[in-house]
Amino acid sequence: MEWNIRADRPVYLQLLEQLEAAVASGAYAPGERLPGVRELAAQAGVNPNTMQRALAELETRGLVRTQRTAGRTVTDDAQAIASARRALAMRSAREFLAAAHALGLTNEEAAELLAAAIREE
Amino acid sequence: MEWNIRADRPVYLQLLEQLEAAVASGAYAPGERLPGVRELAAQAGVNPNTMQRALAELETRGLVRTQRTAGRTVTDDAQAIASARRALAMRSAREFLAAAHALGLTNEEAAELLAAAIREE
DNA sequence: GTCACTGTATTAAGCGCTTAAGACAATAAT
DNA sequence: ATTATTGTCTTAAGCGCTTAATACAGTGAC
Repeated sequence: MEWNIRADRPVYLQLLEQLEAAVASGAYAPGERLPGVRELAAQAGVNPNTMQRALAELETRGLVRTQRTAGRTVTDDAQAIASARRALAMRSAREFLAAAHALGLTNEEAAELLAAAIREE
Repeated sequence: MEWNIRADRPVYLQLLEQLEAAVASGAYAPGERLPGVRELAAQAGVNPNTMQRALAELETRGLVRTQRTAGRTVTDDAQAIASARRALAMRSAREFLAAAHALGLTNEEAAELLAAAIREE
């Protein structure tokens, strides 16, 4: 999986968000075993403690479960994953809308702006 | 102006962003005098030093200018403001699109999601 | 000329995040 | 049975952000 860490926010929060997205999108399939803490930390280029913190938080979201010595696996609950996916997507949409409003854009202008962003890809 | 500060990101960055949006949207009009550092800090509920830091950064964006002892005023350059508004709006759109993609959504699904968010307002 | 207000600078302290290095118990693999 | 791997925990250090409390020079109003 690809990691993208910036310096302007706590690293463990960014790791958490990206892990959430990876599970919610199915990049890590339901029931699939996750790489270990040390392996994930090496991938992301962060300290294992920081990744451990992100994974511990992820667990409170109910998206993964831990078997003490056998690693972590993505939950089997496809319903929970789908629900998380919807919630995360909706939050992003609302954040975009709020940013657009703060800039004085109307809903129509926000929609058109998104269309423009898609066109420019 | 309304301030919205959360605990999960550096305060001065949030202040900077909200000041940028206020100027870009015209909430503070071109040429208008801004409240003083202490006043703005009181409004936002932060330390004057933190607000000062945000304002100093804002200045590097070219949206305000400082007259040492006569306070700060929004730039007269309407072009620069319009340009900043476009750039900020576009960035938000791109961020939303990236988040949607990370969740496995297509462009069409992202657009529909935004429409749903607008409907739910 | 005095006074209040402006942006700016300084020092100190506290806190959270991150890294580093290492240790432990439980378990799977051999 | 031994070995390697698992998640977890601990201690220490460093760094940036934030607050607090002042202080200063320049300027406009009176």
